[in-house]
Amino acid sequence: MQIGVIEVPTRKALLVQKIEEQILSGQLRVGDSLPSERQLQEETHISKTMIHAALVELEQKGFLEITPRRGAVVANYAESGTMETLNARIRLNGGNMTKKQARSFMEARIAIEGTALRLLARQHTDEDLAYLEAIIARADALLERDIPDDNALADTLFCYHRGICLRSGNEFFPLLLNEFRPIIMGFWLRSIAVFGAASNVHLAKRYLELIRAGDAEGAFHRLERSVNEYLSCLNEQ
Amino acid sequence: MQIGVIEVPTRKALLVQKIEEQILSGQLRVGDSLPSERQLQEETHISKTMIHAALVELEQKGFLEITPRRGAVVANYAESGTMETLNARIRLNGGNMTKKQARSFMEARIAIEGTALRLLARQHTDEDLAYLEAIIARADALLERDIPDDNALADTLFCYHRGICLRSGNEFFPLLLNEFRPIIMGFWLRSIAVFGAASNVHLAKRYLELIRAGDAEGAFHRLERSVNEYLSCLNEQ
DNA sequence: TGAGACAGCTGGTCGGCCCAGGTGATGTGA
DNA sequence: TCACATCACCTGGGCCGACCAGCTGTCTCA
Repeated sequence: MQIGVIEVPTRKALLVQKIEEQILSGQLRVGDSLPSERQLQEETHISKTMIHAALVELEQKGFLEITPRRGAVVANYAESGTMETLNARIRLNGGNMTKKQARSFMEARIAIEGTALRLLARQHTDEDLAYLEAIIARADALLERDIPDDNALADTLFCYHRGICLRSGNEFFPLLLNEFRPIIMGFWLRSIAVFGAASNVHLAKRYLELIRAGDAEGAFHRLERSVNEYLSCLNEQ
Repeated sequence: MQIGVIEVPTRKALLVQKIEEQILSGQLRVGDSLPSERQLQEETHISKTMIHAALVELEQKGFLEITPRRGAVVANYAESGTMETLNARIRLNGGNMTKKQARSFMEARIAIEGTALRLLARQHTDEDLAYLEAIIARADALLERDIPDDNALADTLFCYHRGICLRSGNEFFPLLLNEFRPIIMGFWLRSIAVFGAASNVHLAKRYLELIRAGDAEGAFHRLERSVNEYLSCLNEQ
């Protein structure tokens, strides 16, 4: 067994996590007021500087709404949240998405990556193809190893699909994928576990062929098909 | 002419902006080390606490990578960046997007909001419609005011379109819109300036009609059309 | 020559300062 | 009795200088 690196969390990170848990578990409800920074300081024995920094971080993540000189209330994070908020929710659930989240994720994937696939299939240079081929080569190298490294393969698949977005010419799509990163990594790990490593790499190659052939609709429908396969596989469990 | 609120920037914000500029202008390159917090303290005459807070903020934005007791280096923000990074880049450019960014933004809008429109048109409850109608009513109230408040209207339009994503049933879409928020707000302000306040509210009502009628493709194509109108209008300038 | 101590560096944290603005109790005048 | 002005108190926001713990390169001593 592997233990891996042990990192000491900072007090601030622990406080952020604690409050996140209280919010997500429902102990703190939307609209509830948090104790004042000075009260939290007394409770937790953490300095006001760090308390303040933690609350600001939670506000950026969309969990809190801080009004100067009024206090902090739990925000409606379903409405005001960002991807950070969602990542935190999934992380707290042990990294597992609910069925609805999984379906939402797949819809978003088709919307974003499907558009990128179409764009790239319609218009691409040899350089674009070489860029993607290089990543596929990395995946092939991983397949041939004696000891499988699912994490490395998932990372490579992530880079490949981000590469499609990157090369589609749209400046927003790759950034959106970065925002999703923890979720997408979890998805690929699961996909590798369910369909096998080779099958996933094979599918990646198929996308490249369709892009090279300029078959925008074919690439799009291939993505739709694989998404549906994954979702139906999820429903069986 | 309006002068508007004048806000005194904090030292921390100024420092963040300064470092962002240095990174985006290329004076600080990806991989470069930053001076230590103490060195920055001496240079800038700002306390170490604030220096530290500024660096943490830049790390959250994806510009820096901080390792405890080792220092901070400039991160590869083009690859690892998030929407935050993009927001910062646009803000630094005076809030103006490049043509390519504008086109990318519109593509992303069609991909995400277009999908949400389709979903909502196909499947919606009376409650969904009432939710959107309430926001439209807010917009109407703003239109009837003597003194136009473009910012408030842009905010209402943002809430309306986020509402479409929210009610589409997809958990990801509204979060993505929140991520874009500063960019979208800039877009609506410009759209109000170009097409007028009433025209924008009218268009919002049109979407609601199409949703109510269950005309998924009609709603989608209406969005495509308005996007193309905006882009061609941008090209004329 | 090599192992260990140590000094000097790093980011992380602390507690306290003052500020501006919001809130609610108190007191005052009509 | 009630409306209104006053004021003490509390809030978050920004900032400071000191201290802590841990890494690293150097320097010493066996």
